[in-house]
Amino acid sequence: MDQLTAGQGSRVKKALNSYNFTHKKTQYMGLDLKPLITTVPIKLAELSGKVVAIDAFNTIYQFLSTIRGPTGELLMNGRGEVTSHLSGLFYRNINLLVENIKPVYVFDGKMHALKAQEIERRFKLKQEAVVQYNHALEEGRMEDAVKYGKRTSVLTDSMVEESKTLLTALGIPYVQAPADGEAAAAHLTKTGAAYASASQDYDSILFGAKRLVRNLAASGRRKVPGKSTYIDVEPEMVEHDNVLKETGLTHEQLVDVGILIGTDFNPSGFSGIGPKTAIKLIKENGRLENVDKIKGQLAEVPYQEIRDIFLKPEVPKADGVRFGEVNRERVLDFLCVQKSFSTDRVAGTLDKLQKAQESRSQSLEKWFG
DNA sequence: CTTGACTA
DNA sequence: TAGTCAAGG
Repeated sequence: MDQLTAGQGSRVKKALNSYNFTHKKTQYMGLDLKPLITTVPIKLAELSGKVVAIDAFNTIYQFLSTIRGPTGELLMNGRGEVTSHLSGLFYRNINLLVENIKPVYVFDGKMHALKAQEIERRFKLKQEAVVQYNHALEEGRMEDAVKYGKRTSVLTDSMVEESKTLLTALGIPYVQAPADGEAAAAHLTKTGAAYASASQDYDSILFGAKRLVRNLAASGRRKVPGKSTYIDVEPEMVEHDNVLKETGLTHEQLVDVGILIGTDFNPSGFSGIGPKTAIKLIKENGRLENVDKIKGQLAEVPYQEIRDIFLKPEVPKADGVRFGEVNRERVLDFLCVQKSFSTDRVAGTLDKLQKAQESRSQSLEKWFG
C-alpha cells in the first residue's frame, strides 16, 4: 500500500495502476473515487498567490488524530486543554503564508439528515477505539495505544471556536457554510473566489470543485508508524475538467458513479459494486435508473435526493473573503498566554513569516518600486 | 503534523 | 547537507 506516491517515476500517475493490488472494498472509508482519477503531484510553491479553500473540519480532525504524544494522548497545556489542533493550524498556516498561499477556511454548517447514519457509525467506531486505547495503555502496548488513540479524536465546539480565534489573529478568513463544508468550498472555486479546494476527501469533486488539492502540507517524507520505512506524501491536485475528460462522463454521471460506490449519504453503496464496476455501469447505461442489475437495490436508496445534495448544494450567500495582516500581539496572547505555547517558538515562527513577507515585498519593489 | 537538535 | 528522532503543550 501507498507505493503509488510520487517521488520516483512519472509526474502524472494513475492510481488505477496500483488499484488491483491495494484496494479492497471492505468498509466505507469516504467516497472512493481514487481508483478512477488522475492526481498530479504539485509543489506548494505552485499555489503561490492562489486562494485555497480549506475544509476546516477535515483539517482540524487530521491534526487531532496525528498530533499526539508518545502514548497516543493529545497535546495539552497545564490546564488540561487540548492544543493539538492549534499547534497544527498555527504551523501549517505559517507555512502556507510563507509560500504566499492564501487560505480560506470553510466550516461545516448543518448536517444533512442522510448523513446521520454515517456519523453514527463513525461515533461507534470511536467508542470502540476508546476501549481499545485504554486496553492497550493498561497492557503497556504503546504502539497500539498510539494507533487506537488516533481513532478516538472528537472535534468539540470549543476547538472550533479556538480555531476561528487563531485564524482571525493570523488574518486568515473563514466562511461558515450553511450546510456541507465541502459544498461551500467547491462553490468558492466555481465563483472564482478560490483557485482550489483542499481536503483529503474526494467529495469536493462530486460537489463540482474545479480543483481539489490533497495533502496540502509542507513536509515531504512521512514515517510509517512502527516500521522504519518512509513514504512520500506530497501535495497532489485533481482537476475536475480532467476527471470528466478521462472518464468520459458528465458531471451528473460522475455523481451517479459516486452513489454506486457509496457516499456519506449512502455509505454502504451498492453490494458487489466497486469503483471500476460503477464507472462501467454508468458508461454503459447512462444513469442509475437504466442499470437493470441494481433495480432492486436502487428502490431502497434516495438517489434523487443524494443527486440534489451534490448537484444543487446549499452554498454560502456572500462569497467575498477578506484577508488581513497577522496580528502578532493577538497570536502571542492567545497561543502563549492563554494556551501555554512557548513564546520563543511562536515568536520565532512569526518572525520567519515576517521575513518571508518582507523579502517578497522587496523583490516586488525591484520591479515596480 | 512540524520543528529543532543531533548525527553522519 | 541530509537523515533521524524526540518533543511540542
